[in-house]
Amino acid sequence: MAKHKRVKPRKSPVQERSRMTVEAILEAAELVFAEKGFTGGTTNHIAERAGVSIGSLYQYFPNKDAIMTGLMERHLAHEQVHLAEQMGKLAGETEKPREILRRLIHTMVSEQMIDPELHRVLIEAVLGSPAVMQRGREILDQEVEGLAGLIEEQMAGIPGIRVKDTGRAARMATITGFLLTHWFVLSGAEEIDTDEYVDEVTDLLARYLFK
Amino acid sequence: MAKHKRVKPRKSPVQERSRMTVEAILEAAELVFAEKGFTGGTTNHIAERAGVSIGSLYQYFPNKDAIMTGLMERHLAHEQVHLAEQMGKLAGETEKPREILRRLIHTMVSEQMIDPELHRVLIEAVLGSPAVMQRGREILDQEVEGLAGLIEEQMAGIPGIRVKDTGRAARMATITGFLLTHWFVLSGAEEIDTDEYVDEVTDLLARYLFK
Amino acid sequence: MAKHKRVKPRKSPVQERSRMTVEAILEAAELVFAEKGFTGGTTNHIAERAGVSIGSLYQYFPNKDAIMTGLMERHLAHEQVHLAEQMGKLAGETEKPREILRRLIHTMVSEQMIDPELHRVLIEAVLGSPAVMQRGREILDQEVEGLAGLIEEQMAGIPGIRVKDTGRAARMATITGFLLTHWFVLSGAEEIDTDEYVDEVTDLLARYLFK
Amino acid sequence: MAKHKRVKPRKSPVQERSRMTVEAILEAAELVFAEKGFTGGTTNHIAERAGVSIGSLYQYFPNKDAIMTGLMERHLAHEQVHLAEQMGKLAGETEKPREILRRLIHTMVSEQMIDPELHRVLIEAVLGSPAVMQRGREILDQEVEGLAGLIEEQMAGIPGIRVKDTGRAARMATITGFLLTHWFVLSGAEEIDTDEYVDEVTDLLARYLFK
DNA sequence: TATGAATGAGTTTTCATTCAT
DNA sequence: CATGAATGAAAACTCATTCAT
Repeated sequence: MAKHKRVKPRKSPVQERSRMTVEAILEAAELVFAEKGFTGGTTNHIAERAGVSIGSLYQYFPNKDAIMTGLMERHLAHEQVHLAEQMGKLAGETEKPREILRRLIHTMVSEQMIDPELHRVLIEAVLGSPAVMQRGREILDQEVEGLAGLIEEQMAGIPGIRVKDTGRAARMATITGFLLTHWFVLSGAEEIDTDEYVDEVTDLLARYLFK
Repeated sequence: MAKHKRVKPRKSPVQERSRMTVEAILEAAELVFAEKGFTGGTTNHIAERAGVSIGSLYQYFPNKDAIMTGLMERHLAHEQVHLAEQMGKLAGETEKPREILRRLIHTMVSEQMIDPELHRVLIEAVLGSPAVMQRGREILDQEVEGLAGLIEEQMAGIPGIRVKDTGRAARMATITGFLLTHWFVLSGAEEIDTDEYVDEVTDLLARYLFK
Repeated sequence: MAKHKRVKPRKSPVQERSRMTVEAILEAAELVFAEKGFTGGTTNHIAERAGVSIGSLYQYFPNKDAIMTGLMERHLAHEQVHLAEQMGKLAGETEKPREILRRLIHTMVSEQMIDPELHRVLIEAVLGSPAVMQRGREILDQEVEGLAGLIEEQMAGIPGIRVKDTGRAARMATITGFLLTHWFVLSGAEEIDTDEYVDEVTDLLARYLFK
Repeated sequence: MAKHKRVKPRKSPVQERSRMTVEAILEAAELVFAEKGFTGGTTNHIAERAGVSIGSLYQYFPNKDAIMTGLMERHLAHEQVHLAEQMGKLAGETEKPREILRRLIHTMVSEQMIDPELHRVLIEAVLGSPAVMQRGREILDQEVEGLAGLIEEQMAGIPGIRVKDTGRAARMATITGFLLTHWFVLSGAEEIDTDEYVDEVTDLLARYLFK
């Protein structure tokens, strides 16, 4: 009782443990969904894989959809950190817009290729459940907005650019890049060469965006 | 040789009566899937909607996946008829390639908008079942090949065209158009104006393909 | 119209065809049941294998059980022919009873080994369906009676035989031989040598029957 | 490595509550199978009879076959206790081997007559399902080994015994006793007198085993 | 808060059998 | 008689979710 009151409230052990449980569940969900698909992956399986009782799982997630959206949320957080980094790097950049665009696309592809299954499953879930679709749209919109911002900035530097509505074009390009990347990755990347693919997409988008 | 489900029809109808049954099942499946999604739609529900016993359904389709692929097959058949018509019309055409491209995109969008739900469900099924994905890829490849052929023909007429590999570019463009159209339609078309959208995509693809 | 009436009524083509159909069905049933078991074998499968429509199958057999009993009936008929032959041979025989017993057992085993699966399935069916069991018992009783008769005859020739009720002992021995043979054959005969087995059973029964 | 069904219990009960559930399911299965046969008895029916939800049943048994093997396992456990008792009693016994043999046979028959239907169904299941047959064989082998041991011991005490391979003979005798007992019990015991039957089997086996 | 036993509506799927043609 | 399309009761089995402990 003689001790000072704590000023910075440390996370109570209880809260800390909770966080770890949630993390474990999401980690397990990622594995299970990637392996069995969204429909095929069961909550019991996820709980087991997470080393957590099924009861605990439902303590943290009200239902299966919520696990999926949790996964998407987490994904978004990662992406946003990533985006911030990119923006930082791009700030002091003197490369040509086309080169920067290429780099962005390359990053997109690389990231997707880390876990193609996750993305497959993500889309499956979004299309299969209205609730997931709802949240998925919001999250995706944020991602697109961020990337489109980056692109628009690049467009700003181009003199005599021919596109009128740069905002719209940037979003259009982002979505196109996003869709083609998913397509490429889900097609089973083995067949085609990644660099070649990135070149082609860069070509497509650069011609559209810059002169 | 993965452990895919069989998706080939179990028995081909020989009598007239049974051809009608198969047709009724597919018709009902389209409705049910559109309404409840692929995962959400049940074979019993489909049978009921088709006014057919569940036993009859399984007489012709070994499982749900097979019904879905049946639907895709049928879709492909329609598309191919459509494509043939388009080719016929284009034969005696004097319009500029860009205009023709625009028309193709417009047609794509119009067709998709007839039944957007079907396409949502189609992708859901493809991503959710390896067996459906397998067959789906084959079918899609055929569609893409057909359309790409049309586009390549248009490219042929352009003097001093700058693209080296016209075949590849045509396929790339087709896929891009395809993906964007799906995206547009599934985004809930209400918000954006169709013509505006078609213009934008035309712009994107024309710059990529011609000059 | 000028021809003589036929005296010996030839089997009409219709009846002849029927007989062939029945035969084909039984043949197919034997294969299907042996492969899939009684429960596992389906009437549709049998019909298909017999090259006959399912409707025709039900023209000749009122239900699945009837097919099985048909099979048993046919089996009995074969056995009875066989038995008659054996009796004929034994008539002018001077071998010792023990040798004759041995030969009988050997024959039993050989016959069972022709199609062990059939017998497995036969017992499965008998135990699984009261109707089949009913008919099965009757048929088996006839077989046992026949064999037991043969054995009793052998006993008759033994002077100073120690068994009082030769009829009962003969039946007991027949059943024992019958059960052990089934056991042996179903155990997967590969492991044990047939001759050795026959010797052992002969030993067992001979000591019981003859002094 | 054939494509047998799994028959091992899915999950072993850890709490007391669940042990009771498993027990209830097995108890119910015994009744249901005895009444309707193995093929005829359904898992839903068993669950209902056990006062347990169908879900609970499948929590502990992956399929019907596993329930059957569970029953066999339990049966074996009982038998082994029984056998141990018998061995204890026999230890300080001065009766003649033949009398002891008679007692063993009598016990066998008595036990089988407690629930003849169970045994009918057991054989039906074994013959109908490869997976059950597999496990059934193992279990039966253990039972036979135990009983044969008892018999061999008795043979050891006989001076000038004429059988060379006592182990084999003991096993042969056990199987014979086992088969005949099943036959007797399943034949519908009403017709024949039990004691008379036991005498006859004793006769048969004693002559084979001892002198 | 954790556990894991229990739930049961709901799926897919089968198959003996009927019956219109 | 033959055909084969159609039936539908019923079986096995799953899995998201609840709740007593």
